[in-house]
Amino acid sequence: MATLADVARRAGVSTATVSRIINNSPKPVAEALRERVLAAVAELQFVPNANAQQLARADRTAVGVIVHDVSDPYFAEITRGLQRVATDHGRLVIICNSYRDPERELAYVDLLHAHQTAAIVLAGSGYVDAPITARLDGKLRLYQSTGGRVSVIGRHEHAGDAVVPENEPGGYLAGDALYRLGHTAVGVIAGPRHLTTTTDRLAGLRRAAKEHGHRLGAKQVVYADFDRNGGAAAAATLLEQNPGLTAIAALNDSMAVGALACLRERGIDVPGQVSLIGFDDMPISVDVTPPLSTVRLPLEEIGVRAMSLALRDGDREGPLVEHAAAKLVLRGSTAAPPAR
Amino acid sequence: MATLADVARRAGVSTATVSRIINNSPKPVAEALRERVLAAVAELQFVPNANAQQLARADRTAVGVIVHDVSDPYFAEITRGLQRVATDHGRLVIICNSYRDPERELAYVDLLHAHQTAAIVLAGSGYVDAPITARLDGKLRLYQSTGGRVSVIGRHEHAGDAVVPENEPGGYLAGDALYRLGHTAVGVIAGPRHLTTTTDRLAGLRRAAKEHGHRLGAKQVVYADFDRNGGAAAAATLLEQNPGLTAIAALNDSMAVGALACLRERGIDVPGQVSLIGFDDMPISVDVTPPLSTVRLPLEEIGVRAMSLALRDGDREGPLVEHAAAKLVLRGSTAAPPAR
DNA sequence: ACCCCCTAGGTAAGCGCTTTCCCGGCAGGT
DNA sequence: ACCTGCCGGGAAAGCGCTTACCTAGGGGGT
Repeated sequence: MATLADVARRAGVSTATVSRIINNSPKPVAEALRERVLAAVAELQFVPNANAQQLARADRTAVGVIVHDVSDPYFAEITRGLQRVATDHGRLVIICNSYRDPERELAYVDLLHAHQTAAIVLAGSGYVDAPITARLDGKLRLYQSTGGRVSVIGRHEHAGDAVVPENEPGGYLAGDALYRLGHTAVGVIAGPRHLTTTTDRLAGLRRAAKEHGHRLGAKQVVYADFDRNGGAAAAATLLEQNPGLTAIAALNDSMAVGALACLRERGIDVPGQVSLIGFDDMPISVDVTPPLSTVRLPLEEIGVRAMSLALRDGDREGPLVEHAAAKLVLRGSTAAPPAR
Repeated sequence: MATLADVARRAGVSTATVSRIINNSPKPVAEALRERVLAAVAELQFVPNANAQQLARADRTAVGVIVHDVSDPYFAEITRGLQRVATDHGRLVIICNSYRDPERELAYVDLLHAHQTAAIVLAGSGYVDAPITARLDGKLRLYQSTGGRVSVIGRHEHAGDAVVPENEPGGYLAGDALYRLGHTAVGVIAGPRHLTTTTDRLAGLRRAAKEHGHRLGAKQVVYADFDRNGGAAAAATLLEQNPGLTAIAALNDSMAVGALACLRERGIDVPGQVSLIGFDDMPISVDVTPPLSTVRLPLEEIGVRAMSLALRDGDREGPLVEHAAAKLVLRGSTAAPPAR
């Protein structure tokens, strides 16, 4: 592998000169030399070693992103926003999938720290477990103390900036919509128990229930894993446990789509017999039949904002917290409960 | 930031010893010392600088992945496979989105090269433009000559290993299915012209047409961009340009879903009046109404294999090329053309 | 009791680059 | 003609780590 020194030797100059030229540093260099060096660079196909550069410069260029799973549409959309901003700033993005495993997330924070990334964006990280949260927070603070920037998507309970999606209000919106339509027997397909996304959205739903004079019993809430098949299975359980069920709220659209499939399979008309509402407003939600009513979260925008926070040259005027509003989107999967 | 030297000083040992301990090198170290050092590491919250480590060790750990767009379900699924294998091997993955822009792709190859990644996996890179392909190939070869491994998903026209999805045969499968059902007026929603994925799939379709005594005229092929809305627009154009159309083949499922929406909007029954077939078998394809007939490609598996190739400690017994078979999946969106 | 060898730990030379400092030479001012 | 000041370029000291090589003891063998 050609090194800077090789180029210097070839061009008959010092390494300092070569370095200045390839980084076009402010220091002026005679045109003739510059050309000779550039020629040598081309001949030797010199590609500077980024590790050495970073070490010598002590600067940080890449930014790390930790998400649950890029292939999940929810995170895919957030990631798209993150990437766009990073690219605009000329930053390399390192994406890490934690697969919702707190330990892996912890390990990735260390890894990104070790690799001297300029910033870490934590997407969808919100664990109910307090010790985990504390450990995560500790690592993030350490990272910050070495000059790294931290930006979190989700609850603001960590060091660093945050953009928080309004999960609780969103849950309320979904519940309120259902109760307003006249439903009284509603079931909930929740996400994984250990995620605050789940608990927050559920809390909103409970608040709506309470406000309308109802409550969500244990049998009315089934926990799943935020993906389609889990949603289908949960819908089946819900139907079984609650004979008079007229509405289902799924805590994300993937599960809602699964539920829809389950309902269709059993010949249950949506929304004629059972209403269904999702959460997130994934691109697919509009393409299923009936199109899914849901609570929209501006996912890509959330990504954009989170990365912007991570990249701001914040002279520490304290962490910034932004909110991303949830919005009710009524489509064809919700209606009044059947008369009887 | 605490450095190795700080830890050494704190523990009253040399940096060599600390290094040996934190890397638990084979060289034996007295238990007392080890503990003292580990204590110092903990107190100082020492996180080794990965750049310095890589520089000193001259080893390569991370692997780079260049895809068109992780948030596109097609690549999301491939990426999932890639990630899984990389993680199993304890490798950090750097994901780069080229957004189908060859120049960006070129730039990323340089970047990953500079960062001393152990391997580069190029997913979905296949450009029709020869100069581009040549430049890409040049860069990849250079990278390889410095010890990097290259694995490509797509046509095998580059240096390195490859897993090639059977795009042409897949296109044939789709076309053959339609013609066998008795369709004669079929329209095609193609992808971007500059991608070989498009040209290959289209070639398969043309071969099927020819074999059945038909041919695809210029008006029967509309180019779009591989995403939903492009598919919808293309379907509209197709309908307009071909009054007697009874079948549409979309070169991927996203566009097929868009086409489906367009058809529904115009009150055209699928498959009663127009049959529709997609490509890829995305997870959503089963959830639209009617469920989409398509040509399945084992995307996640392709990712798994590509990463396995990239990570094999290939003692250069020449590049390996694997094929991934396309398989016809008939669901509800295809039927015989309406009698008249 | 002596020698040898093995072992635990240290010394220091890099890895490939950046950047500070320094130096030689040239032009311009007096 | 001499001095000053400036400018292009080089020497070399790191950046934070790894590792080949070396050294000082201590234990065992005779």
